[in-house]
Amino acid sequence: MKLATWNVNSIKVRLPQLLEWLREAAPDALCLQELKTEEAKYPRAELEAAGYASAVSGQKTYNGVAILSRTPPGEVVAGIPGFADEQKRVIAATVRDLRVVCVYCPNGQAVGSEKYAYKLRWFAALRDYLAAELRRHPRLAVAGDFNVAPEDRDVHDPKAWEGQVHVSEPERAAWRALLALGLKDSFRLFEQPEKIYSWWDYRMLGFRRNAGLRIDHLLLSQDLARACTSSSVDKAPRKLERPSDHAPALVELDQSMLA
DNA sequence: ATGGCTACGATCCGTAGA
Repeated sequence: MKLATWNVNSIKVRLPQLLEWLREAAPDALCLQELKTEEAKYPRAELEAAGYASAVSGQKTYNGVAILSRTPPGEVVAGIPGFADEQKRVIAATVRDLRVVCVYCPNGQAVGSEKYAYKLRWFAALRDYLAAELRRHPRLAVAGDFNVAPEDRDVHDPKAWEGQVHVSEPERAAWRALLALGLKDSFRLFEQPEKIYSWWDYRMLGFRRNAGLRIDHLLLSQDLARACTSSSVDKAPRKLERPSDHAPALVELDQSMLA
């Protein structure tokens, strides 16, 4: 089983690339972030024609998340229960026998800003939510754009980024609090090449210079981590004309090890 | 050089992203 996540930065603009990537990569389920559209304008029919059902939580202009699945997603829950938030950043669904939580974590803008405080509050609420989800669902995957580069090796230029938003110690502590629940960063289950990132700035030839951050992640519960056979980033869509600034990340789970 | 791109929704610039 193949599970993936991709911040598409506008599903309207990226739909042709998304359809092409679904054809090529053929994931069983895909978490999307930054749809930047309301549900009424979500391209549900086109994705159904491509073989994918959708659970969607959208809004105009900003945010918006979806879970695509070859099988109809069940028990759909939008948002973090008990955490009032206008911003559509979270959707959860049951895909086959997996619980999948799709997240678009806040950017945080700048350390010390109001948005940064919101980011940390939001992560605390996410941690509590995932703790409860883990108790209900031993087979839990949390996939999305976390807007945190967990370690310096996830940063192209740690010196330049030191203390900045996405790498600051409180943000990394919020990330580690998720791991402390028993979730594993699937990417680090395996030996990986150096300088693998999932986001590159549109400016300054960021992609060409590989000046990136690894901020898109797939977290797996112990049960799923045991069945995980690979975790990677697919840079190919970032090379296309008019790309998203994020690349898809994906894991493969061995069905027989899940049984 | 603290900018530089891209998307959006409103125009013909401001907000936001990371």
